[in-house]
Amino acid sequence: MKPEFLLDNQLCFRLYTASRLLSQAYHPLLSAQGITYPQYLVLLVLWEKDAQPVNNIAKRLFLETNTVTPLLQRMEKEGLLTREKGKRDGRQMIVSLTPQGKGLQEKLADVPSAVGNAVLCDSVNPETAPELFRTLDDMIKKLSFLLSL
Amino acid sequence: MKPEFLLDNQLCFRLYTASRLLSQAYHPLLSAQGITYPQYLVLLVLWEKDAQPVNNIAKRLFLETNTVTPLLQRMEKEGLLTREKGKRDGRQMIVSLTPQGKGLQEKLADVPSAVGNAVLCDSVNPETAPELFRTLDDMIKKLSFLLSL
DNA sequence: TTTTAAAAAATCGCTTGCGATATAAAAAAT
DNA sequence: ATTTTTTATATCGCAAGCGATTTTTTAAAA
Repeated sequence: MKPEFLLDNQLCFRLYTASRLLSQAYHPLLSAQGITYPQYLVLLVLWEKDAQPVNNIAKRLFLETNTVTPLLQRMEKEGLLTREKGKRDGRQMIVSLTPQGKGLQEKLADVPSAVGNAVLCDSVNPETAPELFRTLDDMIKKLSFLLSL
Repeated sequence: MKPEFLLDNQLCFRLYTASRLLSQAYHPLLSAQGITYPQYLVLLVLWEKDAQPVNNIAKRLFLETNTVTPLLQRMEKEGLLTREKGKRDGRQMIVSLTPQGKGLQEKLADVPSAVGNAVLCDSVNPETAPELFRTLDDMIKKLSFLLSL
């Protein structure tokens, strides 16, 4: 067996697993407010800057519009945001938070620290996080270039 | 805006993005052989040790049987593996590779190195990988305990 | 032995992720 | 001004992923 074929030598499998498990750690906190993790990401984007076109949101999350559009449609149906045709550019759909969507920020105030505590361990802590962030950012940058995103 | 709410301060978002983009880098190589990334993971598990019950495969991949069962059923339909009731324990389904499933190992021989090159950058290289592996493993261990998997 | 509890798979329903394609509007080219 | 190209969204189809539940079989308890 070639060592590169061993599951335990695979970077991608580790990222895939870490990502999934960390999302699962978010689950009880988010579902208590009726949202999912990807929906939480959309909220983070819109809390930073409201009233953005679909494309901006998609680019910020490194997702395609065919993923984001249905996601936004579901959130609209839940009353978290509105989508209206752009006035300057009729092709765009401008996504804006409703008061309810904005209000979730307070209700989710404890989520970051709660999840932060969930991953705290020898290798991941406030001391080592910057290094890990740089590594992942570097990788994401390389890949997004390679995939021409 | 609380800094923990900034997308750029989120570990989970980085992992989520890195994982997705790296999977996308696998895509052309795997789809050329008619398989997906999760199916590739199943093959890795079975190449290491053939004829395993569903539960073993699921545990090895940190997935639930409700994800793995349909995945295996699709792979069975593609002729990559067989599923047969366990003789010792009638509850188990023993999953075994077909010659075609085994044969894919040669056809996918270049995948690990190709993907490896795709992520090579200042922060991710043979020098720094062990450190990154330890960090992710530590995190996965902590999370799988926390989620009682 | 009979009942009860635990374990292994599978099924159901829903959201996400994404390749491929379609539609509509704006921008560029002729 | 008309045609062509590009851009922004949306739609479609299918494979995951996962919470919740169900079915089947084994193991444990009474």
